[in-house]
Amino acid sequence: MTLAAGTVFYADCPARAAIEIIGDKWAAVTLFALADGPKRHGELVTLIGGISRKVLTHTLRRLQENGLIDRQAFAEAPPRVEYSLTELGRTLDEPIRMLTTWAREHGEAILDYRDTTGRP
Amino acid sequence: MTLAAGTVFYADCPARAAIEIIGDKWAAVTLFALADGPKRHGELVTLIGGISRKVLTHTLRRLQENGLIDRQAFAEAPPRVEYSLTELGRTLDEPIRMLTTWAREHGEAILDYRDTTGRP
DNA sequence: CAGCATCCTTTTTGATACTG
DNA sequence: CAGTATCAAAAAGGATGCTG
Repeated sequence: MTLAAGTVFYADCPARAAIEIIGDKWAAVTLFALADGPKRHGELVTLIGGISRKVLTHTLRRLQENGLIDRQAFAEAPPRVEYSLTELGRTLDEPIRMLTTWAREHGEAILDYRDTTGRP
Repeated sequence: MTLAAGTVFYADCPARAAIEIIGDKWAAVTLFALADGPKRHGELVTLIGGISRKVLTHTLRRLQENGLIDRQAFAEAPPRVEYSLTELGRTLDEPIRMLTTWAREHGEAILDYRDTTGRP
């Protein structure tokens, strides 16, 4: 791809790379749920609420593929699988906390804005 | 929806609310492109790179509906439309910068991890 | 219990051509 | 130039039943 001189190419914006990782509907919530310690699969389904088992499995796998969480399966019957944050996954705590703070501080302003403009 | 006592319900995690706003494939990049001043539609297409006009229009509209950007159309021929961050939109600068920093610091570790595990 | 296989619906993204 | 309309493709989300 070629761009004229003086142009800037943002498509590889690092923020976007981050969002591709935590931008899944449930990725950030899952990381958040794991922040205070390892959890089992079914536990996460309950804690998170509203997520199907299949989608949780998919979300966990993507996080695992990116090295953000560990998966430990115990050879028991019935099966037991525990997920936990890796060191790398822990580095996302701060950015996610920042998003949380932002949403807490400005979420209402956005809802208000939608109200005044008649948005759903 | 009912949850047993002692359970936690994360589905309304604020971080997720934030991600629903900037989690579009192009939303963060667009905000980033507007951070240093108003831009025209075609300008954004060039600056961002890789986005189609239609998708940019859609992205801009969503940001506008949430009160994050302003749209100013000038009654000229040919048409001129300028987009700029609102005050509210500017409050996202910091969270987005944090994601950018995170990606710069840890993006490589993720790629390395994928390599060692044979992921694409 | 955890995961997979199916099947289905919705959402997103995109290419292209047309309009004021 | 900016935006819309249309069509198409892909990805994401989800419901359900089966299996070790």
